[in-house]
Amino acid sequence: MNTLSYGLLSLLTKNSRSGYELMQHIQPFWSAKHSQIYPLLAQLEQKGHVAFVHVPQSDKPDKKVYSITEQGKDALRGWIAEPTDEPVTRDELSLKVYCIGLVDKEQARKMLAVREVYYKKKKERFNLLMDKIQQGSEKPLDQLEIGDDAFGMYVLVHKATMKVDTDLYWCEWMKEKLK
Amino acid sequence: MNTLSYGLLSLLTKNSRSGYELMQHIQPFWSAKHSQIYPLLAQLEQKGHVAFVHVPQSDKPDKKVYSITEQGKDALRGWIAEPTDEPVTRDELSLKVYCIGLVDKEQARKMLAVREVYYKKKKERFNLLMDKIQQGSEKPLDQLEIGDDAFGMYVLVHKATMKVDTDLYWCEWMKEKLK
DNA sequence: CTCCTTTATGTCATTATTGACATATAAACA
DNA sequence: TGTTTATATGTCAATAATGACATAAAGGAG
Repeated sequence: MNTLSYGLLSLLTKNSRSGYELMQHIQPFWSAKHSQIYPLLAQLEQKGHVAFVHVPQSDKPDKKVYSITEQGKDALRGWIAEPTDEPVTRDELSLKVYCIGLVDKEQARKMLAVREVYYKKKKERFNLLMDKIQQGSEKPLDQLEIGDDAFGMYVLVHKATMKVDTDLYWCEWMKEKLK
Repeated sequence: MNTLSYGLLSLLTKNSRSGYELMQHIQPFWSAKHSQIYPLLAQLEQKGHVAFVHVPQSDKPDKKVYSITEQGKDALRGWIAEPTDEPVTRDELSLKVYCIGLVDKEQARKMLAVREVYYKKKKERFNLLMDKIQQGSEKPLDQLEIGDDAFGMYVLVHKATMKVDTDLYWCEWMKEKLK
């Protein structure tokens, strides 16, 4: 079973969700398209790690809502105990920046400006996410502990916010360099 | 032509390198194995974007040293002008942290400790890289400008250093949370 | 003298991921 | 009324990336 499969199981420990919802919620932490997720859910279902029910909706198309089974939780615990793969990052921008001397300052500034907009939008999304976590929690977020349901999500969004702040700081620094 | 191919061309704008060296030098910014790089280099050679010479070595096995051609540089400039793909990050740890409540504090701490060691080693490597860039530069690094040969590498390693510092800061923060 | 590691290049099967195609419901908009 | 957007699920071909296999030269450790 691949990493994304375990990632889907991870999400399902908190809420039962449809494939579409899983796709939306896993995006910030593991980019994947629906064309990858639907087949994996079918696999997980065949193995008995998840189960689903058809949920009719009046305002939207019907959906299949998946839940994790006890067997799925066992598989998850086994996976967490195993050694963790190193993170993989692939950023086309870094390859372009490496040979940025090939183009003029103006083009370089534009390239960086596009990325800055991307980071700002991302930061905005993480801020909204953090608000949503706070709304669903009785405790103030900085008092959450490992046993609390929202703990994992909180510390991850905190990490993501720290990262995007660093990225934005670098953008500012680069603007100075390209003045 | 895929992004990695352009990445290889990017590296070759600064130095002529063998496939093995390219693999080592592109790693910090785009993870790729030799089994992906060698076929791409053959492709690039067929298209006339790079050329190579056999270089015999006495202390090590002989190698093929690739250089970028004028045609390759033109291709690179075209690629830089195109819209840049958004960065892709896949970190198995984040998926595990999401459902960290499934395991006890001790196991969680161990998992994070392994990652912290990874970040520290990475930071050490970037420090060495920065030293090496300084050694090859006449100017102090903070005075480098877009026209300077080492500029791209310098700003990238600076970004990477900022990122790994943020990651290490998060690890410290997590240690407090898991006390 | 043998084993291990690093350097060095390559192929190939498998897996992971994307992008295109396909279909359908419902709301919003013009 | 027709168009677009978001929701929702799915398949399949093509591409990207990895892991295993293969070979070889040179140096160092034991």
